[in-house]
This record gives sequence, structure tokens and C-alpha cells, in this order.
Amino acid sequence: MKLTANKIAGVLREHGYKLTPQRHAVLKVIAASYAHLTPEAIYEKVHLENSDIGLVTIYRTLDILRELNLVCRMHAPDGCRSYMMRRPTEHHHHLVCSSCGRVVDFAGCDLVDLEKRLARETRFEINGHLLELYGLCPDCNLASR
Amino acid sequence: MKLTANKIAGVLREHGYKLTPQRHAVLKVIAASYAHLTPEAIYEKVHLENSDIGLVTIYRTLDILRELNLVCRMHAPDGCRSYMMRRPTEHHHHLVCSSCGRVVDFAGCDLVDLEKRLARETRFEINGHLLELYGLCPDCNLASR
DNA sequence: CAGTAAGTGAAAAATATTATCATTTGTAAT
DNA sequence: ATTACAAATGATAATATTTTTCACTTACTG
Repeated sequence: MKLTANKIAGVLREHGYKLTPQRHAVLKVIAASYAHLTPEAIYEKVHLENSDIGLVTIYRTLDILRELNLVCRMHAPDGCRSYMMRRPTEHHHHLVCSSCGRVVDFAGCDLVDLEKRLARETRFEINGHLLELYGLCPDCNLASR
Repeated sequence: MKLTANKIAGVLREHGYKLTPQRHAVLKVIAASYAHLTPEAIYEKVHLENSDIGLVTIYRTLDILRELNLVCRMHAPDGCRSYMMRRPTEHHHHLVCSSCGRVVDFAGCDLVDLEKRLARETRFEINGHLLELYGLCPDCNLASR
């Protein structure tokens, strides 16, 4: 898949956000990676090309991108501070490599039966879920032998 | 279910941890609640009865309790800073009320088929998952009409 | 009941995130 | 092109959260 940063830049405009070089740089970095990145990590990568950008701008940009559903936040058992491109816009989940951080998206979590069962048993009105799978990607798996 | 704080205190001892009044107080508060509580919230509740306990001790105690698998951390879409009693010791998940924070545990997430499918498609070696369901508990649901 | 390793509180440090504000800049209307 | 202006930025400070340090205290063993 090609970099979609430019296409996404259009979405920013549609929603009344200006397209600044800083935002472009952040988008480029996130779009170029298939792993999850912390704000700090994004900051460092952005700095390699564009050294006069502040960490604060990274945070601000991430807020907007999240609002526009352009990025996802990654949930790990011990924290949830990293972000990645939201490649499929629809409902989906992540399969994350615990070693290198690579993320594969997938749809079809199929929790409908489970949710029905629990709604019946608990009388809760269920309206959302969080699901992340963890494992080792083929590369890291090989490397660890 | 009765307070299990005393029984659990024994587990601390078994693992070489001393049973201090502070730890007892923290355990009592967590065991008494069926919602998820942040360290700060636990601190405040503990203070009502035992005002000379520091926030640091709450953090230290939570670390130990987590190490011993006595508490679970709650993952919410926008943060994961709260803890609750681990009622079933086995693998389980949470159904959380977004309004009052009440938590119901459940087992039988049955993601085996999904994991098999993904393992085949991605060649990942899958070894864990994070699943939390959100909704409204019967009480909050009624109250919101 | 004494010795000791473990635990504690207070304060400081480290980390992470958000707010403030003077200055700059992207964009749309001239 | 130029201009006007709201929006965005960087620097700094403020806030929030968690961890570290250390002198003192205490639960537990024998």
C-alpha cells in the first residue's frame, strides 16, 4: 500500500483544519510505519527531517487525527500511549507483535454471540468492545530460535 | 460474595510479603468495591479510615497485588489507570458500565477460532489477547431514560 | 523480646501531558 | 499578488502521574 498521507491531508482540509508542514510531517511518519509509535517516537522521527517542530505539536496533531478517525490508539497490557495509522476506516482490531511492534489489522472479530449471551445474563446494554491480540510476527518468531 | 481481603492477606504472606496495616487497608478497599478504582481513588477511600497512609504506598501495594495476580487493571479506550479485584483467578474478561464503572467478570471469550484463522493468515504466533466489553448496567440504563 | 530485613512516609525526581501566550502562517477574500 | 484574520506554532510553564531516594519504623523470625 502506498503512502496515503496526501489523500489524508485532504480530509484535514475538509474538516476546516489547515494543512501545515508540521502536520504533513507527522502524517508522513505515521503513514510510513506499520508499527505503533508513541508521541515521543513520532517526535524523534519527525525531527530527522524537520528539526524545528515541537513535541507539543505532535500531541496536538494526534488529537486532531484521532478526532478525525485517522489514527488508532494501541492498547497494550501495560499502557496505551502509542498510535498508528487507521488503515481500514471501518471497525477493526489489531494483531500486534510484542517484539517489534508491527501491527496487522483485521476485521471480523465476531463477538456478537458473546455479546448476546452476556446481555442476556447480565442485563447490560452492551455497546462497544476493545480487542487486541498479541503475538510474535513471523520474522521475530524466527529470530528468537 | 464476602470480603476476601483476609484470605488474600494469606497469599501475601505465602510470597514473603509482610502484612502491614497499610496493605490490609488497600486490600479492604479494593475488595469492597465492584467497580474499577484509580490509585488516586483508592488513596482517598483508604484515607477515610486511615489518614496516615501515603499515595506512594498505594502504588507500591498495587504493584505487588498485580504481581501476585490479585488485582486486574482495567483498560478503557482513553486510558488504563484503574484497578479492581481479580475475582476469578482464571483467564477472564470484564464487562464494564461506562456510567458507574461497575464491573462484571466473565469467562468463555472463545477467541480460539479467530486466533486460528489469524495465525493461518498472518503466520503470527498468537499468545495473548486483551478484551474488554463496555455498556450500561441495568441501573444506569434505567436512570438514563 | 531482640535483631533484621522489609516496609513506610515525605520529599524530590522523572515522566507524560496540557495550558498559556506572543508570534507566525495557511487560507480565502479581495 | 496582497491583505486580513483565524488558526497554528514553539517555548515555557503548569499540571498530572508515577518512580526513586533515604532516613526512620515495624512486622516477623527465632
